[in-house]
Amino acid sequence: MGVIDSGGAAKSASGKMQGEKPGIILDAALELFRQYGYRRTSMEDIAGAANVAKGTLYIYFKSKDELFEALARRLAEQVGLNVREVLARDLPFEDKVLAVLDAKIGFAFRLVLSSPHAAELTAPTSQLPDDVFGPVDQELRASLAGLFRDAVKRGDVDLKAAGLTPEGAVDTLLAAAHGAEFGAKSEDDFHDRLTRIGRLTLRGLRADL
Amino acid sequence: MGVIDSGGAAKSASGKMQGEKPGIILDAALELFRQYGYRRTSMEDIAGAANVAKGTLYIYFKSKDELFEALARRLAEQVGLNVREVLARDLPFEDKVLAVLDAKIGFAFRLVLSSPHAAELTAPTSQLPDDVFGPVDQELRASLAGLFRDAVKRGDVDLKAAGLTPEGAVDTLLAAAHGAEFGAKSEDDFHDRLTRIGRLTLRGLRADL
Amino acid sequence: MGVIDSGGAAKSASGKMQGEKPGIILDAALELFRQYGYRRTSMEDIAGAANVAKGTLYIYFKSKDELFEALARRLAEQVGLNVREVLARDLPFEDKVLAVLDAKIGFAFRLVLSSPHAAELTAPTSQLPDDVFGPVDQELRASLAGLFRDAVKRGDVDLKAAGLTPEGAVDTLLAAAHGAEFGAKSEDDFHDRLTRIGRLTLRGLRADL
Amino acid sequence: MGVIDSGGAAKSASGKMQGEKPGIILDAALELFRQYGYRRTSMEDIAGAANVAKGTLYIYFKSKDELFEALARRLAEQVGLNVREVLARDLPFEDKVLAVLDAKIGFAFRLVLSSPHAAELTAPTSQLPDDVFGPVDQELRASLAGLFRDAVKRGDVDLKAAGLTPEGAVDTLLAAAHGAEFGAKSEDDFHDRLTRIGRLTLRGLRADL
DNA sequence: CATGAATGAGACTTCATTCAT
DNA sequence: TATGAATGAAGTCTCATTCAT
Repeated sequence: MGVIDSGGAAKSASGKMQGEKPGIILDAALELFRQYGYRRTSMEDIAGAANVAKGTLYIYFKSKDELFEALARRLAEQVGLNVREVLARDLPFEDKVLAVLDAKIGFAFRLVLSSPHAAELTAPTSQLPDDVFGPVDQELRASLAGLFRDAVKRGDVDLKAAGLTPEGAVDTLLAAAHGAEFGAKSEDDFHDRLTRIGRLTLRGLRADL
Repeated sequence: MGVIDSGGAAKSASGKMQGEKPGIILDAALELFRQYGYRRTSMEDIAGAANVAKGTLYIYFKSKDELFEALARRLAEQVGLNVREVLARDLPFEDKVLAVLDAKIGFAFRLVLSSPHAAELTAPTSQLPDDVFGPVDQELRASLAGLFRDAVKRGDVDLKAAGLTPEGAVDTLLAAAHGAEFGAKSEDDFHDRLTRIGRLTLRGLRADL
Repeated sequence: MGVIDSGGAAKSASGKMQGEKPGIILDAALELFRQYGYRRTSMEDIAGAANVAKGTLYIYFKSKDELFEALARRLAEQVGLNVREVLARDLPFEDKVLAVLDAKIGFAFRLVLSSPHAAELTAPTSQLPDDVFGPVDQELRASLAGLFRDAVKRGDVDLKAAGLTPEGAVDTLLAAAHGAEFGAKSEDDFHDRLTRIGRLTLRGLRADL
Repeated sequence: MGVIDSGGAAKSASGKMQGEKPGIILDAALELFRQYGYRRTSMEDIAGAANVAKGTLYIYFKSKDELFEALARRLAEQVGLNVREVLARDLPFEDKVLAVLDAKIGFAFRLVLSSPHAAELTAPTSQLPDDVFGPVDQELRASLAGLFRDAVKRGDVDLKAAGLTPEGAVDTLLAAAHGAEFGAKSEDDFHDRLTRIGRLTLRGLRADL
């Protein structure tokens, strides 16, 4: 039912598994947050959807905000895995860059941003601590910068003409790519935008023009 | 105090002015929403900041959500004025496009998006009615498309090479430009990003490469 | 529009008449109280229906409760007039008694009790001062007792057999008659009940049985 | 403290008893409603009187109106029990009829109608759903009609002379009896009226006159 | 670990009443 | 007199969190 499952822990004969409760709770929470938004989803709702008592939520998560943070953390982990998997693939430069963008931004879009309550879910209370998405982001940026460096060496890309360092190019590309989320009506719509933005940006960096 | 004043109605000697209350209230609300977010700002807080009684808020706005909508509507109006003003200026193509982007996205950034609670402020309850920002957006897109058509005629821009229509180019450009908001730490940071994204995108559309 | 008009003060050429405002306000209030009940009718509503400003209500009535009391007082006056008019008619005993009951209880029913909010209108805040309906009631009771005395003299009625004084008979008759209000679905229904109750009660007092 | 206790569940040593809370709350509410009326009694007041927190009220009753309805429903149940108990007794016709009237109307009077705020308590917001008192009322009417039929068979009562069916007689009797509530100053006063009205009405139906 | 009844601060909203114009 | 903007006490209801079992 959810966009993504909780990780597929094997179940014992009794159907229960020590330690799977938090995952079940987070699955239920994500589902409800996507449907009703953060504010309109009560702890009671989450408990109900996860088939546990309200008090149980507080055994695993100190507060509603912390539950949300755990959700974000899990998402960040999944994004990290995705990105690493794509980077390991053998793909042409442009395809790989686009695939990486999709692995990060597209994944997040499908899980969270496609919800009508995306805005609220980006961070219900002020900002999420940087250590949630920061590490994944740094890793991603470093990898993309490496791809750009290789492309420059190969002569496919000319950053000098655009007056950018590899890191600057990555930063600009990522920022632009994030713009794909705005006003995307569906996943396909989002994907089209992301591709167009990525292509157009990369085109501005091409050496062969 | 606010990022922008409420319209600058001249005050009479008594310090009162017919019809200025809603503006004062919205100013106070914007200030607080930016500081504490929508949820954490109570109607009581707004009333206090606007130096009126709680009940007074309900004379001008039916509910908290409607107050927020009025705020958004006022912002949209201001954006519309800004954009029109920029379009009327005599500027080179690229400068004008960048100026238009700044007039829209930059203005919104300064007023709302630079807040740590930007996400929540985009739309506290699900989505704002399309009629708030829709008209301004349409107008903006049509104007930009016109600029692109002129540039194509002059031979400055080659959309065919990028496989885009003027509207498609505008859509992609705007989407990419919106990405500047992500992770911008300051207004200058934001402006840099916006410029870099705009330049790089336009570079991908140049005919002279 | 109302069940009863405010007294039919002649209007001057300008359509206004000094001193008619209170009547207009009470008319509007009665109409609204009947429709929405006392609590659900705000002073604002009354002012609007009477085409005056809210503040104007407080010129004529100190408070909402006092406005209600004035309404009750006016109704009591009208009931008094009605009853006196019926008493002055030349009618057979039973017909006259029934007519008197209708003049009092029926009149009130049409004005107030037929409303779905009758319960609330009987006295929105605790009890109305006795001096509102008390005098009318005393007058009515005295008159009815007189009618009974005459009937006893004529030999039409035998109170001794029922063990009642004229006043006791009147009291019982009036109490029973008030029961007609309970669960009456329409004015006709109410009138039928009132008649049946009156007839049956009087039948129990007849000398000729 | 209350006019009637909540059902008298035995308390365990700890003073707690599963499921007794709603009863305690209703007891407290009835007490306050009788003293101050529905409007003037706040949920906070009820909570205080029941020694629970405000939120607890909402665990058992969705809203203030629903709490009131539950109160009415409980009263209706008690009336039903009372009436059935009286009907089961072996009593002469007139005594039984009077006892039934007292079991219904008298009981309600003692619980609610004797309050100075009785009017408001009959139904704070428009009308209570018919299914609250309707069933009890139907049962009562059917039983009384049966009593009348038996009395007619025995020759004690002559409905034909009064032009009434058993149901019509019951309807008229009940309506008249309800009139006893009006202006009753005390329970004794009320009881006297009820008896006089009942006697007089039944007298009008006697066959032996 | 698990439960869910209980809590109570806090939010939004209404509206009778006042008062400067 | 008349107005209606402004007030603020009071009310209903929600819900994150706690804790005895």
